[in-house]
Parts: sequence; structure tokens; C-alpha cells
Amino acid sequence: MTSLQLLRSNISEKVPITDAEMELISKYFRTKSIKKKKDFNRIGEVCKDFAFVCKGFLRSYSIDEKGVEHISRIAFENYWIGDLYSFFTGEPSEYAIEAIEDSELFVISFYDLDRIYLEVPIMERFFRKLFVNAYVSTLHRLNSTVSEPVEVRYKNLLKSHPDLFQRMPLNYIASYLGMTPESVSRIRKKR
Amino acid sequence: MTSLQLLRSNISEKVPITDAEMELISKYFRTKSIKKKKDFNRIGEVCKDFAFVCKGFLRSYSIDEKGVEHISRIAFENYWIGDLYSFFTGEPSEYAIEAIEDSELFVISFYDLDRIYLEVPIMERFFRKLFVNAYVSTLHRLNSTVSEPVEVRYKNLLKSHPDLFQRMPLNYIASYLGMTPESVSRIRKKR
DNA sequence: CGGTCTCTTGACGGAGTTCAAAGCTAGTGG
DNA sequence: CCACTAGCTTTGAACTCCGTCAAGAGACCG
Repeated sequence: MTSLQLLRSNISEKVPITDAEMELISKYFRTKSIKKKKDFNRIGEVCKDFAFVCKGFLRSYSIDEKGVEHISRIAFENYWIGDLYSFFTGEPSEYAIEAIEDSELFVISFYDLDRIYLEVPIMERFFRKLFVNAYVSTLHRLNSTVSEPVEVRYKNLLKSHPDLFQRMPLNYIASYLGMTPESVSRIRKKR
Repeated sequence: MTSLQLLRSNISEKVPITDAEMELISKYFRTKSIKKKKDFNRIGEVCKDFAFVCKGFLRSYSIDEKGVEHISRIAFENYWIGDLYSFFTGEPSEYAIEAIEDSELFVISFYDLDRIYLEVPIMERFFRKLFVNAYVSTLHRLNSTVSEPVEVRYKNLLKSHPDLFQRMPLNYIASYLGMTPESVSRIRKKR
């Protein structure tokens, strides 16, 4: 499956899309490669592009007052990533986005996205659905963070995203789950 | 300001809207009154309507395995509320939505919302923006929950929403912040 | 290889929860 | 309009989960 086919299938999951529309859309996306450990976005910079992950694996994280990183999002192939707040408002981003593995992206700028909305109105619906999903899953994560002990959170993640554990170091998993690497290690020890 | 004017101004914050469009839109909204302590939505039921709060004050909460409530969202006048997951998928809701004060709502069903999109396409953009905002602020809350101690979280909420503290009992504030009422009481005691 | 990064393990401490009891407040009905 | 009750809030004491700190083992890469 080519990157474009992957993008198309991702869109088709939420809205119907024709060949002609895909043609129009694809003109506005640029490809971008990010090497492992390199940044797609830095803290303090405006997040100029919103990205679809064709290949690879990225994380988005913020840094608190004590200098500790907190991973807020993880994006595999077939996921979207970007700092939406910065992207839509033009304010400097509070999140860094970094490739965990060498990654291939389709990226789109704010202005080009606006043109897509004009030329292919159904895309407005697509992104609406995408953002609802992001909102719903984040609310779920928030809920589980305040109501479930570390062990339950770890096991639920393991159940829902076993693939994650093969590709991401333990300290990232800990950070994503809002706990320490030591806690993850101890949970893991008990079988 | 009438309820309809409030709705209009809420929409205008995000997208331009004409008199004619408002006319079309308003036909699809129904008014609904919810008395204090009464439910707008119950756990296990499909959330059939999405609501704009004209007057009053509601909370959305889930209940964990131990039977403890966790407030996931609070909506005043000029806010929107509903279980978006259930609303869009038709699955039973895991959240209850209850009026904290007597409330007046404008509600819209899933099907009528679809009609609005057809008749007033700009509304698709409106809701896209609404959901991006909801997503961004929830991510922010998640971040603060894992990185900041209870006292900081309490004070930040007090700073950003002082009005909340006049209208909502302390145990709800605690639940919304992901801590116990005792903790809130103790934080409050220190001046 | 040598050095850096990742992971494990142990001991300790503390932030925040749990449990319990009592004071306070507000709503209700007689 | 007052008395009563239920819910809200405070306070104290004990506990516990999980984070912190530290040290060492293993793994990976230049």
C-alpha cells in the first residue's frame, strides 16, 4: 500500500471520497521525512503543519516546570499528529513532537487545509470526526488516570495496544501512562 | 439577551453567520428544561441530543467499578454538553449528565444536526472548531493531572474559573479536579 | 570495547487517600 | 416559622500507593 492509498483509506473510514477529490486533496499534502530522535515540532515554535503518519512512529510531549517530560500523544502509521492548538491559533506550541522511529509523513499547512475545505467540503466533516475521536479518547484517558491505579492502566494499555510495547521504550510508556518507569518495571515483573 | 441571541453569539465566535442561516438553524433546535438534580442523560442510555446551555449549569460524570463518581465535564451558560461518543456512534453512554442548577437548554438530535450541515454548511466548520477546543482543553487537563500536585491544580482552577466556586459544591470541584473533598478542604484552609 | 541509555531492584519517604466523627448549612414539611 | 434531616464541609489520625533516590546490571551504538 502506498502512502497515498493509506491516506485515502484513512479518510474513507470516516467520509466517502471520490478519485477526483483525492486528486485535489493530494496536491496540498507534502511529504516529509523525520529521522529517529529528530523533531517535527519544537516547544516555543508555531506548529505550522498537521501531519498524517504514513510510516514510523512519533510522540508528542510537554515539559513541566521541573523539567520532566510528559508524553501526551503517540502516533503510529495511519494516525494524525500535530499541536492543534498552535496549528489553529498560530500561538507558539507547548508541545514537542519527535520521531521515535524514522518516519514518513504527509503534512499540510493551515492555509492549504483551508483550501482543501473550499475545494473538497466533505473534508471539513472528516476533520470534525477526527477531532471528536481525539477528544473522546483523551477524555477516556483522563478518566482512567484519575480513577484507576497504575497497574490497571498499564494492563489496559497492554490489551488495547500490544504493538506499542514492542516499539516504544519503557520510560515512554510510563510517561504516556502518567507514572514512573520504576512503577512500570515493577508491574511488569509480576508476570 | 434571549437564548437564541446567546446561541447566535456563541456561533459567531467561531464562524460568520447570517440572519437567514440562523433562521434555518433555529428550526432544528428544541428547548428543554432540566430541573436541579434531574438527568439530561443517564448511564446506559444512548445520548440522543447534544445541548447548548442557555441558562443554568450541568455536570457530566462517569461511575467507576468502586461506585465512585468522576466528573468529566462542567457546562455553564454558553457552553455545549453531551456525550459525543454515544451521540455520534449510537452506543449506550458511559456518562451521566445532570443539572446542578435548574437549566434551560437548546438541544439538537443527531439527525437534525445532519440536516443543519446540509442546509448550513458553515456549521460543519463551527462544530469542528468546537471539538478541537474541547480536545485541546481536555489534553491540557490530562497534562496538569499527571504533572501538578493537587494544590496547584486547585489554584489554577480557582484562577481560571472563580465563578465555579460560587455555584458548585466542594465535592464536585474535588471530583472534577481528580482529588478527594478532604484534600480540597485542606487546601482551602491554608488561606 | 567504553560510554550512554535503558531497565531492574531495593529502601525510604511523603503526598494524598481512607476512614471516622462531628459541626455546619440549607431545604422541607408540619 | 421553626424543627428536623440530609447533605455538605471540616478536622484528625492512620495508612498506602507510588514516587524519589540510588546503585547496579544489561543492552546498544559509535
